[in-house]
Amino acid sequence: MSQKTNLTQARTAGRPRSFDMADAVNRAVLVFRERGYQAASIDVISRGTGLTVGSLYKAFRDKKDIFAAAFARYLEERQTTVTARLAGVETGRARIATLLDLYLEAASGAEGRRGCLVVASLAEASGLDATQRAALAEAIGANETRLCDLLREGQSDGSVRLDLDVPAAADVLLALLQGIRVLGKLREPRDRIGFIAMALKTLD
Amino acid sequence: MSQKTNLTQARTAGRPRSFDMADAVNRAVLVFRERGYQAASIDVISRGTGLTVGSLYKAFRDKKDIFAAAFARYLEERQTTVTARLAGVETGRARIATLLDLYLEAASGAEGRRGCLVVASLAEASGLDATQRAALAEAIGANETRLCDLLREGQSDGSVRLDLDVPAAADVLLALLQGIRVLGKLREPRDRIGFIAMALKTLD
DNA sequence: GACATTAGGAAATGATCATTCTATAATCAA
DNA sequence: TTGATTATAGAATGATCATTTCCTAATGTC
Repeated sequence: MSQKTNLTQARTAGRPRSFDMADAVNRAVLVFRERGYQAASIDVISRGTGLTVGSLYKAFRDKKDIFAAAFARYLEERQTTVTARLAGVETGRARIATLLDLYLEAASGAEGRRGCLVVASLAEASGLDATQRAALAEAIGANETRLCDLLREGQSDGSVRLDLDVPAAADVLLALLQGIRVLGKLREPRDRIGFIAMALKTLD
Repeated sequence: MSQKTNLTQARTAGRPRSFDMADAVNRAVLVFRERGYQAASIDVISRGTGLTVGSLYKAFRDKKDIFAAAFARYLEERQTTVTARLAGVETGRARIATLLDLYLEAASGAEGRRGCLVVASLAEASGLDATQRAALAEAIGANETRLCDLLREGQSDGSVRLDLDVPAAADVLLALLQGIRVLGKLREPRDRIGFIAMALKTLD
């Protein structure tokens, strides 16, 4: 009986946190999205999250640990958004169109200028360590897999031609999605409708 | 006769440079391509170029000035490469295929991991100043213009359908090219032939 | 209410940052 | 040869970097 099992989540010992951990990570995501890993100094993260430097180092092992949490949170959030958006959409083709639209929207305005954490990490990949690169590679792999799935789904429902080279198409779409986000850092996506129509021609 | 006009280039007054300026800038390009602007410290640039910190500051006003020179050199080099590669190619469509191939090649292996200076700059656009962002915007605009030109050329020679939405197609291709380069930072482009074939379907 | 435990916050630490300074070296003009 | 001029090289400089330390505050337990 000397061991206490942790029923819910927070075993209380010592002074409780005065901030919400999830909120802090969400704010850190914004900082890293805008500046990437290396250019986001602890001081900037401290201001961005509202936590003092001391609190940051109580809550996380080091800067890499903050980044890892932010990265995971970003993927999770993105997954949720994508799932929600694709929910009501019927065909594989329409789902891919929706995905393109989602990216174009995310690449617009302030959100676009803030940027995508995956793209930011990719760009400074040489400066990241093996663990960070592995997480990044996994995220991109998952993205590619999803595209393949959607394409095959389209083949099943007849919205994508059956003899399409699925891996090649997924590769093109993947590059396109990342490209949309890079460009969004500097300029506004132009004609969304026209863009999507053009991109979807690869599926014919 | 107190004024001497400068026939070739180097007016000699004082100790001459012991290094070649063009070489130094070329080497700086490699450093910035790999690390971007902010993460390339003067110390790293010094090692990368082989110049001492003192010599760097004699040759350039400041770090921004080194970057500006490297950026201009990169564009110039790229322009040369593209022009050379497109030289013997007949149709507009074939030229776009060549351009795609060129980017896929540049995104491969060590060259791919080293990355594209335009993409690196785009990714950290928020950290750049107005001058740097303007240069970047101009480079991207030029890229887009070239794509439009190639597409219209294709329409003239019959290799691209006449009712194609040229700006939309150029936008898609632009995003695709940038996407190819971002992904090249981390992973090898897969099937080049298949990729190009797929991308060219947008022109039909 | 004292103790153990953890959080908060600010100041200290030592490394690295961009930039400048200082001393020396190499060239041209007189 | 002397002077003017510019380059080289490495040592300051002061800011900022990630991280640690130290002290105080807040909680649960006994």
